[in-house]
Amino acid sequence: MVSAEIPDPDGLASRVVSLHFTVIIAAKATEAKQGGKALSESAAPPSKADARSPGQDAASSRPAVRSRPTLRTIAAETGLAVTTVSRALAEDPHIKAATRALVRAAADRQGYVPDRAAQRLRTGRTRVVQLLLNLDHEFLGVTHELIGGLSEALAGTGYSVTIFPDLIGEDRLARVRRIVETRLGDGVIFNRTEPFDPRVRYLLEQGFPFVSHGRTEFTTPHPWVDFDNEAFARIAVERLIAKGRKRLLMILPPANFSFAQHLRWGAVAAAKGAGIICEIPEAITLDTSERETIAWLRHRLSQPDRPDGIIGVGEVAAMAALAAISDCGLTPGDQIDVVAKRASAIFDLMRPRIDTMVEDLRLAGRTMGETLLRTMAGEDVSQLQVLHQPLIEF
Amino acid sequence: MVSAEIPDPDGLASRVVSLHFTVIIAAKATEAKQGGKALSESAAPPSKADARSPGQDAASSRPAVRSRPTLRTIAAETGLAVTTVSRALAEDPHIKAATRALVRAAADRQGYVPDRAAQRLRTGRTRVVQLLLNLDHEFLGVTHELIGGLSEALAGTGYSVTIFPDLIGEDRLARVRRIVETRLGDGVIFNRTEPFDPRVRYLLEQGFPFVSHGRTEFTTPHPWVDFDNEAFARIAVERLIAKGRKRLLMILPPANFSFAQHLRWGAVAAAKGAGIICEIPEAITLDTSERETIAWLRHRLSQPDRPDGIIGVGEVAAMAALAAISDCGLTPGDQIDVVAKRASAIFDLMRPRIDTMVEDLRLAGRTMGETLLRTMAGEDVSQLQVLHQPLIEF
DNA sequence: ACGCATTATTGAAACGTTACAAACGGGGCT
DNA sequence: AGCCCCGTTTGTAACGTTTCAATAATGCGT
Repeated sequence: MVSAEIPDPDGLASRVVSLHFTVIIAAKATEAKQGGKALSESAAPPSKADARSPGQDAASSRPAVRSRPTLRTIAAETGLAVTTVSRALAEDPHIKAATRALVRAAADRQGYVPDRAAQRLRTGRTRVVQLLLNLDHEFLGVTHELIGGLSEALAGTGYSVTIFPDLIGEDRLARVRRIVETRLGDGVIFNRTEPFDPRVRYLLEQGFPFVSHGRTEFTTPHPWVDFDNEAFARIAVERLIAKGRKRLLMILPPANFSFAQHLRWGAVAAAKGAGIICEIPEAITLDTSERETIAWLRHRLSQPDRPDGIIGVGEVAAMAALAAISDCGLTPGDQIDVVAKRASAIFDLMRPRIDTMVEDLRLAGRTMGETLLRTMAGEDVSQLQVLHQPLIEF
Repeated sequence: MVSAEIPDPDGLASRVVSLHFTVIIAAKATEAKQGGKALSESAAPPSKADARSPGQDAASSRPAVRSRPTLRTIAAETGLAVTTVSRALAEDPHIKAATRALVRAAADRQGYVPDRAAQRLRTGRTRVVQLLLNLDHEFLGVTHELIGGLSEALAGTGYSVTIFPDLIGEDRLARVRRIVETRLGDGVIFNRTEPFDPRVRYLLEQGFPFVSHGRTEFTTPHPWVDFDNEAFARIAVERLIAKGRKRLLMILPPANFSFAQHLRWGAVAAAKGAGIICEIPEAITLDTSERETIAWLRHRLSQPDRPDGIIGVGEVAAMAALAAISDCGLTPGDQIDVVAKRASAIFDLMRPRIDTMVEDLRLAGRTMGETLLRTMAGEDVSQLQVLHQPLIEF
């Protein structure tokens, strides 16, 4: 067991990391000594402009980062002032078009890329979007799809996505506050929103750009992207009723999340309208472990008044239901039916096939990214809220 | 359809983002005007030290970020020089212990957090780990688990994880080069490593810290974390043989990835040793769409010389196999068996249950993070390579 | 030619931090 | 007493950018 300590200037508790090795393979110990010679196909020759500090690669433990082109090197090459170069690259109309072109050419030739740290220090803007992610509970593809969509929306804008772990048991507001107070990003995106989510309230107060995945019940409008879980639940109930099912069952997310409410409303309303009931167990939620969920369902399905229709809110729930159904010797489509919400192609791989509705999380991620960009651009999006409808597949 | 444009000073192609709304709900338009009054439970009172720029919140479109405590404010409060404060907070032994304590106290009182941008500008270190992620192909939990493990390893170290999208069809080396050249991070982590991965070669040349998920065949050692796919394949073959299976089938990842080779070696060697064959189709890989894979498998399973044992390299492959088996009227455990590699709890939810081995991707992520930290700390980890063994569950 | 209003460019300062070299004070030694 | 040296502390400069105010260059009318 080896350990390494990393300095922690943030004032957070430092900790010692340790490696548990299963096997260590020692490869042939060829000395890996190479000069800092960059591959020649790289960017462009550093130009004859007088780059300072020609070489100091000997002592420095950090690799000799071949001094990057900067505004100054461009200024030197073009004979202009640094200020002019800066403004030219920003396409400032105060700068003559010809000059702008000249500067741009020089910048391209040198392979100039602005230094993020310097920009950030000067302007206070980070060009970072913080994505709060629950790293414990989300299952299957949601993280992947959310990030994928977000990245799509941000591609080419200069913004990058940073993952901000949102562990359970932690104060979720504190996480957001840290981002705002220490300016860790220009905007925040998070999910698992609550009806009176303190994060939303705080971010609104601070005027800090954000988009939540899920609505709140604040009267103050704020940007959000949500899936119409109420519609999903309603349609699912109707579908099961159409199949002649009368005793429905649905497992909800933990009650503190907004979408748990929506699901409940949708299902209860639809069931009541048809004069049947939709059972919603208290003891168990979507965050309950698979093992427990299956055990509970097995028990429930072996009772005389067992449900004959199950609404799977998400893939794991649906699969758990199918497993329990199978374990009880029942057959979906025969004595019981399952309608599920899906976010990936996983049910294409499941047998028997069941009715599903799609929640396109990649689209959600993309929309959140786009909405956040607009919010950060200063657009008034307090009225801008996007509700995605379930895509019905039966 | 609405559109917004974001300035793009990076010189990358700018693009217009567009929003496709499914439904727009207009919430009640309560004016969301609040003062920048921060919640009082926040960090700490800003101290009586002379913070410059008392207020300029009127005109600025950006929210009035209540001027943060800085080294200077601490210096003012303690009557020390900025330099001293800086070194004291860095626990520099040149600074008297009493002074250090004094400074630390003042820093805590003011709620000081060092400005990342300034540190970064000055030191050239970003405190960011770039995680290259293929956002198209990875399936199910791998992204999630990898990020989760990585975050665990980095928690409390001051490093944060930034997602660097690694889209298919793009020049993967170019992505890494961009990170290094524009210093987007202090280290890189990536997966889907190739036997002679140009990224590894480049990063070694540059002396840039990285850890790859997967080995290479370079003679120069470099840090990597890998799963022993060869062992997995061997054990899977042996398991199927033990069940009396004689005609095995395994679908490989695209041939250019290292782990495709390892899987092949392991399976072929084990099969040859037992005098049977392990079929590896050319036409189809793990990156083939589920639909196509199932179709192919259905076709294959309906031929007279059909395989009687399938090795599922990953959850999707195994589920596709199970689906095809079911579609062909076969029963796992009866005429055919499946052994799969799993990375999530998903097979606990599958019926019938099959034999699986676990590739702990969260552990992989964690180990990669820890290894990267050590690499960045300057430790010579050129010899440090971690091979995780499959956890056998049968 | 002159002044005046634009237009185009520039210098200096600043963002918050760290690195370097220099200064300070005091004690121990000769 | 004088000297040197060590343990502490400090001033200055720099990282690369943007912004403000000020300057230089042009055009125009009179």
